[in-house]
Amino acid sequence: MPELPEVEIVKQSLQKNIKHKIIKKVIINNPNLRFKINDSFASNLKNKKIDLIRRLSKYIILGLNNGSFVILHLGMSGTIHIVKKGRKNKITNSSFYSSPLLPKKHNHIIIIFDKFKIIFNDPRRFGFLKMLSSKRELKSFFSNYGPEPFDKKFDINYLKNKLSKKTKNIKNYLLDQKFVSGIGNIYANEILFFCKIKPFTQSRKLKIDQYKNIIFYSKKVLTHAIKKGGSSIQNFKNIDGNKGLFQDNFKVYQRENLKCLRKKCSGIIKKKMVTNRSVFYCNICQK
DNA sequence: AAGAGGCCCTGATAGC
DNA sequence: TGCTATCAGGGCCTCT
Repeated sequence: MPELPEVEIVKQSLQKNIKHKIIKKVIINNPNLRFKINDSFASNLKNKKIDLIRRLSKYIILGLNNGSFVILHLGMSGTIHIVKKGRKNKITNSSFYSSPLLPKKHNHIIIIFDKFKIIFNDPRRFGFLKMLSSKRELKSFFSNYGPEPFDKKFDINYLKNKLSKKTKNIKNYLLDQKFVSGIGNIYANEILFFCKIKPFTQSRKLKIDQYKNIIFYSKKVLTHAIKKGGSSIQNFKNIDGNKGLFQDNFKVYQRENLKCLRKKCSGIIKKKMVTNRSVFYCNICQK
């Protein structure tokens, strides 16, 4: 599910709902995520106030009032659900909370606040939560990550320095979080369509104009996706259970064998597997 | 040292 | 209906 736009949407909902709230209790239903959650995770969170919520790359960062941080990654299939206390006349003793949207399986972590709880659900378990005890640890965790597409640092010189001698194809670079952080498979494909660049192109063969396009369309595609509430493939939903709409704007992703949507282009969208990832591109206008 | 590939895990879907 | 195979939006580790 989650690339930068989807994580941004989740972050925005969290900001609305849990900022300045105090964690009453944490229940570890199933500690097996990408990294095993230990019991101290729950006790460390208890009674802490959430002072800060931000997003960096595909991570959500929660800043706590004792100076520590929780970082959260949704992996491939992670979702966060908010379950509000039902109206009084609906509450029964045994089901204090209820929500028809809540999945029954794979609810790994439950964080309980005064008037609601949030649930981290992740069938494929590629996601994780991790406690970092200081700003220094936080900084060190992200030290290997490249700039986001929106970052001023992501400019022509940066691309030139990183790419001009590399044989690796440009699509794999867009997926490489050390090069640019926040882009995943969907948006890498979409961005290269707008740039009219074939995904297999060796990075060293790109021209300055193509650098410019990569910078411009990376921002543009991601901004547009955020405005549309992210993309909902299979199961992405924001924490209130609503779907994003950007999938309706896909130009190449999941459009195998369909006509190219560029005006006056007679191309057909092709799909290939590269490094175990599907690549979608127009066989005519992407060169 | 860069780059390709395998792998962690479950679920949805397609094909027989 | 039920089996098996294939594919998923990520990222780390290992091997060449």
